[in-house]
Amino acid sequence: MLPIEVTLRLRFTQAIAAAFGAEFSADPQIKSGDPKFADYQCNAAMGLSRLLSRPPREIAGKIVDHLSIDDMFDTPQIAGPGFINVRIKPGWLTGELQSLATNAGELARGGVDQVSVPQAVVVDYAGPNIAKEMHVGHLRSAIIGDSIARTLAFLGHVVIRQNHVGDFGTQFGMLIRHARDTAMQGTEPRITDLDAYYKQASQRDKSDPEFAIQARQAVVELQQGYPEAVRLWRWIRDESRRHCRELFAMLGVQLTDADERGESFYKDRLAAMVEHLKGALAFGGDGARVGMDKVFHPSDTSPRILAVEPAADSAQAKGALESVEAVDRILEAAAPLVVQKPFLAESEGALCVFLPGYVDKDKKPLPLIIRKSDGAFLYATTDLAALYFRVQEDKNTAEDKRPLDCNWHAHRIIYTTDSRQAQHFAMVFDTIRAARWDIHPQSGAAVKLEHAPFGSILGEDGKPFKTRSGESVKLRELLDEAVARAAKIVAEKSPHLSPEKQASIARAVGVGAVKYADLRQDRTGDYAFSWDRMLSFEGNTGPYLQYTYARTCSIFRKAAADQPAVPPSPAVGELRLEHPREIALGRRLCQFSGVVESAARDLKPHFICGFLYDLAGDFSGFWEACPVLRAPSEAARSSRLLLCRITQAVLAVGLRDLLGIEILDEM
RNA sequence: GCGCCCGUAGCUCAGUUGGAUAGAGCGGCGGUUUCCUAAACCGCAGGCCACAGGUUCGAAUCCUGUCGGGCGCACCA
Repeated sequence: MLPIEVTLRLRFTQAIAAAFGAEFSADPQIKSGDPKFADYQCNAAMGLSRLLSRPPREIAGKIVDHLSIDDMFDTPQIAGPGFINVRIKPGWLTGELQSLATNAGELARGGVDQVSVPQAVVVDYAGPNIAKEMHVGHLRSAIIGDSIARTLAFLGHVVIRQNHVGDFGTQFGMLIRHARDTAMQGTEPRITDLDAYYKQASQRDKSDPEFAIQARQAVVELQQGYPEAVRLWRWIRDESRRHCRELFAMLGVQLTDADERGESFYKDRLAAMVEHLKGALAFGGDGARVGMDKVFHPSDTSPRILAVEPAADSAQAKGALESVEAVDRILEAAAPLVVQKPFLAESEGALCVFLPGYVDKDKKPLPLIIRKSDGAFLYATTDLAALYFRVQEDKNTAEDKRPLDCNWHAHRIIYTTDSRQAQHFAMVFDTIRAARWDIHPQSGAAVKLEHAPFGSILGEDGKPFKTRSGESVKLRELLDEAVARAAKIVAEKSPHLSPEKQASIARAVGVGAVKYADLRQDRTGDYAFSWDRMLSFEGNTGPYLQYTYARTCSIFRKAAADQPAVPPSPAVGELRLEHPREIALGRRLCQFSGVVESAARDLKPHFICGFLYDLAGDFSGFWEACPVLRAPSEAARSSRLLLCRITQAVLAVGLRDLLGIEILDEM
C-alpha cells in the first residue's frame, strides 16, 4: 500500500505545476492535519504567496481548481491563512482495506510494501566487550539496533547484522597477564567467574604499575599472534561468547555467531590498512608528512609541527628540512594552528590522522590515533578496517562473506552506539571520506554512513542506572527480575491459565516490557528506567499492546466457537465503514506503511511505538462501541471481523517483526 | 576553555523537520461491567514550551545571547 502522503504529494505537485508552472511545485508541504480540521493538509499556498505576490487564499483556490483527488478525498476546504484541508473518503478507505484484507500476502505484511531497490545495509550493534559479562550498558544498543535491523530487513533491504565485539582490546591484555599467575588455564570456569576474574585483573592493573606495563605488552603479544597469549585469549573469548548467545536468545535479539565479527577478525588487516591509508591520504598531505617525520623530536613535548598545513607544497616542506630553524619559521608562519586538509602524521610516536574541525581542550588539533606509540592498534584502526571491509573489499572465502554468500559492497552503514562516541564516529567517517573509501565500488555514489546514537539509562533518581552498591546491573539479572515481576502479575490476573502457560506469558511480557520501554522513547535522549512504569500495564507499554493483540485473537477464537461448522475465514466478506470508530480505526490502519517508512529513514523505532499505541487506542474505542460477534447484522459482523483481522495483522507486524517483541494470543 | 546534545503539565515523554486553540500516559478527581479479556473504556483538572531578543504571513521548532543540566575533548572502547 502506497503511503497516502506520497500520493497526495504527487497530486498536489501536479496541481501546483499546472496552476503556476513546475518551478513552483518543488515542495507541496503536505502535513497530516489536526483531526479537528483535516486528515491531511497542504500548506504550500502561504509560501507561494511571496513568490507569486498574490494573496495566499487566492493561490490556494487556484491549486484546488487544478487538483484532482476526488477519487480519494472529499472536496478540499480552504481555511485560515490558506491551508488546504482534505478528508479521506470512507469509500476509498474501504476499498484500500478491503483489498488489503483479502490479499493474504499483503495482509501478512500489514500493507507495507517492499522497497523497489533493495540496498545492502550493515547494522553494527550490540558490540559488547566480551572480557566481561553483559550489563545494562549493552541493553539499548542490542534492543534498538535489533529493531532497526528488523525494520530495514522487513522493507526488503539486504541487512548485514554485525556484532562488533570487543575481543581484542586492552582489557584482554590485563586478563592474559592475570591468567599467567592464577593457573586457571586448565579449568573451565563459569561465566560468573569471569566477571569476578575481570575485577581482580582490573584491580591489579590499577594498583601495580609493573603489572600494567606487562598487561600492555600482552596486548601487543596477542595482536602479534604469540601462541601462549592467543591460547589464553581463546579460552576467555569462548567462555564469554556462550554467555552472550544465551542473552541474545533471551532478549529475542537476532544475532547469531555468523553475525559476530569482532576486533580480532580485522587484526591481520590492520597493518596493511594503515599503509593503504597513508597512500590514500598522501593526496592531501604528502608535504606535511615529510615535514612531520623529520621535524618531530621525541623530546619535543609541544609539537608545533601540527601547524603544518598539509597542502603546503612538497618542495617548500622538503626545502625547509635543510635546517630546523627554517622549519620553525614555516611553522610559526602557519599559526594559528588549524588543520586545513586531512592528513596522516606521526606525533609523539603515535600515528595519527589530523582532520579539519577537531581541536582538543588546548585548542590544538585533535588527532584520531590509529597506531599507538608502542605499536599497538586501537579501536579507531579497527573501525576503519571494518568500514573498508564492508564497502570496498572483494571477499574470497565463505568465512569473509558470511552471513551472506556474496560480496557486500554496503550502501549504507549504521552504528547503534552510545552518543558519547559521536565524536569518534564523526572522525572515523571523515577519515574514510578523506581517503575516498566511502565511494561505492559499483555505483560510484557515496555510501551513507550513519551513527544512530542513543542516551544513557538513568535510574529513577536521575543518576546513571547502577545497583545499590554502585556496580553496573548485570543484564541477566535485569531480565530475570523483569520476568519475575511479570509472573507475579500474570498469576494475579490470569489464575485460570496453566502454570506453563503463565510462565511463557510472563517471559514474553517481562522481556517485552523492558524492550518496549526502551524503544518507545526517542533514542537520542537519556532514558529513565522504571520498573513500575514499564510493568504498570497501563498506558503506552509493551504489555498493553500485547494485551490489545491478545484481544484481537480472542475474537477469532470466539467466532470459531460460535459457528463450529464454518471454518474461521474472516479474510473474506465485504467491508463497510459506518460507525465513526470504524472509520477512525480504518484511517489509522492505512497510515502504517508511511510510519514504517519514516522510522526506517530516521532510524527511529519510537515512531512505530507511537503508531501502535494510537492504533491500540483506536481499536479499544472500536471494541467498546462496536460489538463484533453480537453485531446487529450479519453484514456488520463480517465487516467488523475484517477490521479485527487487519488490526491483528498490523499489531503482529509492528510488535513482532519490527520491534522484536513477542506476541501472545492469550494473556 | 572549546565542541556536541538537551531544557515542553507534579512525574515520564510525544510534537511528522516552520503551520491553526501545544498533545499522550502516569499520578489526582469523577464516571462505565447482566455484553466479544475491566491488564479496558469515557470525562475533568493541570502549560509564560528555561529566559531575553531576532528572522516572517506564522516559531516549542530556525539564528544570537543568557541561565541551568548531561556528555566528549592524545595513545581505553
